[in-house]
Amino acid sequence: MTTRRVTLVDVARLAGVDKAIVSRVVNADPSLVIRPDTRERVLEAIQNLGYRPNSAARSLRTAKAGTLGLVIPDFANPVYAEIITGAESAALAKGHVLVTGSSTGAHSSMERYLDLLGQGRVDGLMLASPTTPGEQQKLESLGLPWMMVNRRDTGEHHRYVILDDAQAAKLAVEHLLELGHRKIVHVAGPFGADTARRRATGYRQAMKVTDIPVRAEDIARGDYTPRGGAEAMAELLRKGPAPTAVFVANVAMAVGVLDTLRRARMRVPEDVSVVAVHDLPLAEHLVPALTTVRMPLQELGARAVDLLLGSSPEDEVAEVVRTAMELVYRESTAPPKG
Amino acid sequence: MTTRRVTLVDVARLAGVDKAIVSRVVNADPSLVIRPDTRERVLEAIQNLGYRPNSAARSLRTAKAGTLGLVIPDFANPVYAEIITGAESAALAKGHVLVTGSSTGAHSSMERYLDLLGQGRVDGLMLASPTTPGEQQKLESLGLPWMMVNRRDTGEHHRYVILDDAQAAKLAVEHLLELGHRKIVHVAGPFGADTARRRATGYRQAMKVTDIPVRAEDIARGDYTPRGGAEAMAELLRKGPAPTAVFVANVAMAVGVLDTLRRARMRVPEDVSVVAVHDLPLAEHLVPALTTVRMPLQELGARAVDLLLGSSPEDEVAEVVRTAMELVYRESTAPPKG
DNA sequence: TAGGGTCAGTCAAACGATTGAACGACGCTA
DNA sequence: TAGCGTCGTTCAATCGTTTGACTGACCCTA
Repeated sequence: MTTRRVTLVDVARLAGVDKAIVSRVVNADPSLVIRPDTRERVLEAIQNLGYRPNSAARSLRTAKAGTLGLVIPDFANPVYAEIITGAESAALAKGHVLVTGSSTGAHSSMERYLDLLGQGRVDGLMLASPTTPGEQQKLESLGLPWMMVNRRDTGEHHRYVILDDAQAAKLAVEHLLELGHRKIVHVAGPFGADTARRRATGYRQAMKVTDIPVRAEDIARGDYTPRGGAEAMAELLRKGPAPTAVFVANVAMAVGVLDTLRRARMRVPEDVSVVAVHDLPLAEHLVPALTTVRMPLQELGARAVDLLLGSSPEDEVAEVVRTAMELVYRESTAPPKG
Repeated sequence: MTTRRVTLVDVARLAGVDKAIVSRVVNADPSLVIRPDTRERVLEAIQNLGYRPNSAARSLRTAKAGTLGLVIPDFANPVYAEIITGAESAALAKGHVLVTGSSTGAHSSMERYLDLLGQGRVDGLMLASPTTPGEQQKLESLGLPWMMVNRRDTGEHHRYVILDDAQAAKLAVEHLLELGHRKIVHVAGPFGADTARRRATGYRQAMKVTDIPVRAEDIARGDYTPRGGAEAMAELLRKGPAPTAVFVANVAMAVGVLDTLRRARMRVPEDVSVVAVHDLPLAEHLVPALTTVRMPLQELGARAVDLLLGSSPEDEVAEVVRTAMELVYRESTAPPKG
């Protein structure tokens, strides 16, 4: 009952030619010289038998898998959803399939993932997950092209694509400054996150061009979650005089920041303005609708794919994607009172 | 400079044995009889050379890819994020890698995806995307085991896993009834969505056990997006006397429903209670925090994998996952006024 | 001491596609 | 009519593993 799968040989037999011909027809080999009627017969046979090339055999022979891997921390984080979408579409455009894995699940440590991928299953690996030195070493030992996405690597051989997070922070802070804010605090991301550090740097830089000093108590760290944001905001309120504006390192924390402000009976934007990084769909539907900095996350994913495919593993790659960054002005920011 | 990749033969040579031995050691072949010191030599050689089995060769020989495919409409939808997470972890637990593709991108129609996957790249395919009859036929012609996830298939050969959406609707409506609501309307999902129909059915059933009639104007359809929810809610307000409670078919539409109610100056939950399906992380951070019905989305994904691997392609599979469904009572529901 | 039974391995044929090299037929030219 | 080039096609090695069949050494037992 199980119809054996159709191979090149079957097609060749039906078309009355050698399988080499069929292979070259399938792959549109430019060196192939063939009579039109022969080609016709071959195509017909392919059609009739419903032949589909076996990718395992092809991969084995060509040592190319036609697949790229992408490891992210968590599917539930919409930031990565955007990156995946961009990467997938770029991969497909180049005839590759994208395998996306998350590294946080019970069964899916990075290392286990690397093992499962084994050799010859992917042609390259993109990592958007935090990576331990051990893992990075294992990664290098695979002999695969790899690329860090949205974070810089820690080794001495650099291969990464990131966004201009400092610039994003500047856009946000400058927006607040233009509105007339002077007392601007920052809810930063976790120390371990590369993006968080760059956004904090951008905040400091933007403040530096003004004459407004930034003191240690103007910055509080959260862990990029709503709860973390809520706690960081509470800390800021406790420590200093009430700010008139907050720059939040990501939207998830901004959600918590809004919670804390609501509890403290501070109105947004009348009493405090809030602006955050990443224009996720969610931002528009918060109350009040959140002013954000839109970042080219899809482009980031796409660029990672292009760089991965377009460079040899030894090349140094250190690119900053700068396209299409802009401030999206919504309801959570306004001029300060008085 | 390019170090050739390490194969079984290299390991065998270093260990001074035949490659067959190495293969059986690697795969823990139970029929293998081997001296402890030989095994030791082999393992050492593997270690020293950093051998990793080539999965293309392995797939070719065994006609198993060790990979499962999952096609979803959109990575940005958190409902699918949950399904992916569950599926991935189940797949990994069974030694498989999960390839997740979205079918909405510019380059990624279902058909193109199926072509790219070719033969021998995945051992089975799970579809959470809406599927046209043409696509379903193509799917069947692949000779791969497949499974519809969270939607029923349209062919005569059934293979699907779904959730008990009618029951979810009942839980929601019963919650409202218990609070004392009588005038309960429903913002339903799009007609084409199987889940939407089942939730609407559940709503009707739950209302039927009471003596409260459900009229046509008590139901409005949206497209599962915030905007769709906003418009559907506006329609309900226009058409009938103001309801005291709304059951919304998903959280995305609930976001829009809240917007519309806010614009209409109706307070939630004082004037109107709102409850929606799916306890996504977002629900907790809306204002007011949304009462929801938690659905076992991860289990759904995991079960899909188990069924896919544990059934032959000809089997009929029609399973409803019923675990762990519960009402999550937050701030958006309360007894009606007066 | 012939024969049988482990034990510990080796041999070699697949799996299906790719690809450089070889080959026969034909037409041309000298 | 020998020689050569071109056209259209076939040949066969190869990619790295898996796995059933086979073998040689050794020990026991009759």
